[in-house]
Amino acid sequence: MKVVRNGEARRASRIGVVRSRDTASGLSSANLPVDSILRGDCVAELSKLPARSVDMVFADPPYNLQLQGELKRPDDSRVDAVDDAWDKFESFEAYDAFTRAWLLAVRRVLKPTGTLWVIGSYHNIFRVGAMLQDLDFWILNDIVWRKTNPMPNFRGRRFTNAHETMIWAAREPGARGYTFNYEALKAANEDVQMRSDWLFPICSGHERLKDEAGHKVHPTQKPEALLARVILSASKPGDVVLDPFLGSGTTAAVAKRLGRHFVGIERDPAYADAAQARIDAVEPLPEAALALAPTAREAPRVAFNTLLDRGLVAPGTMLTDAKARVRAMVRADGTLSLETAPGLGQIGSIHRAGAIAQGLEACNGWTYWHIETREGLKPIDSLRAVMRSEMAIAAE
Amino acid sequence: MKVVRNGEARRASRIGVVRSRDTASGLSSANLPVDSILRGDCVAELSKLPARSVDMVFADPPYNLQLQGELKRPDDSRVDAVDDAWDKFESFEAYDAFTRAWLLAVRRVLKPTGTLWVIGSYHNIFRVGAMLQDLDFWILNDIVWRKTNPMPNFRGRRFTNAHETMIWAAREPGARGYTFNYEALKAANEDVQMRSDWLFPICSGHERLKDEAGHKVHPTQKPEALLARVILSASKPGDVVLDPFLGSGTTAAVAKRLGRHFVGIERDPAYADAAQARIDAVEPLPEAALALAPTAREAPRVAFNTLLDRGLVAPGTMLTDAKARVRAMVRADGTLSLETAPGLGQIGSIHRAGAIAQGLEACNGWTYWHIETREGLKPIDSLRAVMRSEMAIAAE
DNA sequence: TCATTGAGTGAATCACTTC
DNA sequence: AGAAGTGATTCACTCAATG
Repeated sequence: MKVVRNGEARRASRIGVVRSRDTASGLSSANLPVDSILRGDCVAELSKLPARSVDMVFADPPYNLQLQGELKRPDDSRVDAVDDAWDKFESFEAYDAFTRAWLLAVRRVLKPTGTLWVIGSYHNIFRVGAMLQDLDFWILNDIVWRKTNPMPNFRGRRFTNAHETMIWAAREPGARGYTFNYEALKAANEDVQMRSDWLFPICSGHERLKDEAGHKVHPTQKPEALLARVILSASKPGDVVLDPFLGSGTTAAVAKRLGRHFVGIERDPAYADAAQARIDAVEPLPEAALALAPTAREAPRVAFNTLLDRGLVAPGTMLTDAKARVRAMVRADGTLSLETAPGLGQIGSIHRAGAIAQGLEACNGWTYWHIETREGLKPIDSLRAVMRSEMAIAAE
Repeated sequence: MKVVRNGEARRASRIGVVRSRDTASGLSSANLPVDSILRGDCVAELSKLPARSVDMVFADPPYNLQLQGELKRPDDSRVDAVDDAWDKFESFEAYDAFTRAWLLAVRRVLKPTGTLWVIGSYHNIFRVGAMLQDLDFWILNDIVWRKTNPMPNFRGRRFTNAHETMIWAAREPGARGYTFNYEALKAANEDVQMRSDWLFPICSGHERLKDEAGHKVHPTQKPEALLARVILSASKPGDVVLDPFLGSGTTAAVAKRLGRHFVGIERDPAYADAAQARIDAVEPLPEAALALAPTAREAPRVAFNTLLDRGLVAPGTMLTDAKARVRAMVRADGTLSLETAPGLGQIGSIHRAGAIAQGLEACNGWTYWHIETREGLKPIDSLRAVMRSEMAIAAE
């Protein structure tokens, strides 16, 4: 494949300044060359980038396949396996050193809230996973990509190798605030939690990049649907997604389509050219198709006493549990006084009082306590909803 | 749990001399105490056994879960997690040293044609896999056990951890003559090759061993169906199957039922007693019955976002009700955004959105929402039918 | 006897903000 | 920085009790 255009010139016009949600906190992505492909070795290129500037990394490193000679199908045709120089390593030690180097470089550019995805097969994923742990990343999940159409095992000596493994990891143990769009994933999955096993076809047909001669441009091009789920799961619109082994550019193309910024690193000029052309052809989806639905977690906090301030609840009102057995009186300061045993006479927040009344450690008072209305007994959470809609109008 | 009988006395009467198919080749299993449980540390016990005498090893080592605090369900009940002393290690280094020791001990007793299975989760399997490679085992497959009924992620902070991983490895690179019952597996799998992803329920109900008080005897008892597929895949009747971490005895019980000899090693007397009682109750199947049971086909469950993943619906597409009055936009993550009142702007699954649009509690989005096609307005359920036929290949 | 309901549970690395 | 307070969060299946 030949280089058909001037990548440098094209790149310069495309580099933008990312509008990062973390700019205010000093984790600036301002010096990050977003929406461009960096041509060069991934460790060298990563070390030029600002620290703590990237929201999510997806990495598809060489698999170190260790094929022992060529493989033929039952009809004696040759299997076009991965035998490229970039997939060759002298030894496991060499592969480990390589893995360690790029993982450390990735950790430096990740924001503290950022997460890393790595995909691999049994040839390399165990080494990658162990190294992640050794380097003090924190594994959140391992995800299995089940292939609907894997290559069969031609010799009949093993099980059909029908899956690959991804590891999703936070920057360090105890990392807080990483992005996981739980509600969106659940809503998209028949309203049940998304599981750790995903089913997708391998990349083929029109999606598979081919050169003029009809040969595949890259031997291990990943399906866009797989990357779409990864990016939709663990990043927000406007985030920066980095791929240190860009290859044919799937990560960048999908990131662009989904309204994320991308940074791609690729050493091979032919791959980089193909990826750039592919990315240029991508049209981002309209914002309305991307915006995340507000979640209960992110809803503005409402203190119970603001309901009293607004006159939605009067001091002296009696609250009860759903079955109207347990009773508590609303005091002027927004605390409750239990009027029934257990806990008779005890005073505390709606949450503490609910916990005491049930003999539990914790309780969500908003859903436990009910109030008598014209339409019958309703959870005080319905008053909070009224409160929140009033706040929303006021904010406009 | 108390020791209820004299294990030593019972064992003596049960130890037999294995009729090994390799006796002629000098790989004698004659001094192997088969069909018995060896009580003690697995490395110590393994070192007493003759070298090159075992056909297959299945190992379920401690996972080193590193659980932090306690976890509660949304209903405030406590999750009974694995907190046993045997699962606690000082560090990754300590776990690696432990792994290295037992793997070396296993390699010594394996015949050159023998294979090893190890099961684990993301907490330990990467370390085990890397160590296998370091010790010059040769990985044949990694197998994913997909659980039909995993424990959910109660806090909604990760993907449901719905699988465990097994590694199947030969004793060394280039090992020849290992057992893989390819034809039987294929025949049992509707005449297509058995894949690397297997679907089984977790062990519960009557199969789960309970003590007198009704508590589970072992926290991590594996399902017999899983072991049956492993043993039927990679051993022959009359072979010796060894389990260095016997626990509740699943490996031995299944091996006995399937006409294999077993050697179990277990350090904990309570576990060993329970396993012995369980094994004693097993009746070997008649030889004619020692074939693989056909694998149950999974009814493919199709989530709406799989239609997007496969390109059958594009983000931004408008869906309507049957009369084209209510409209909703398909978003990139597979949720819908309502474009008409009531519910304008609200986002949810196809089911939630349909319910909101109609002012109902629930709704079957598959039949409510329609899409414009060349043949007119059709329910999105018709697309699901297309999807299901495509997936029939991939489903087990 | 059978259908329905409710409680229980499984290898789990399961918050975030404010004071 | 550490402690305290708020309040968000579950799927498939089994078994016992009830109707």
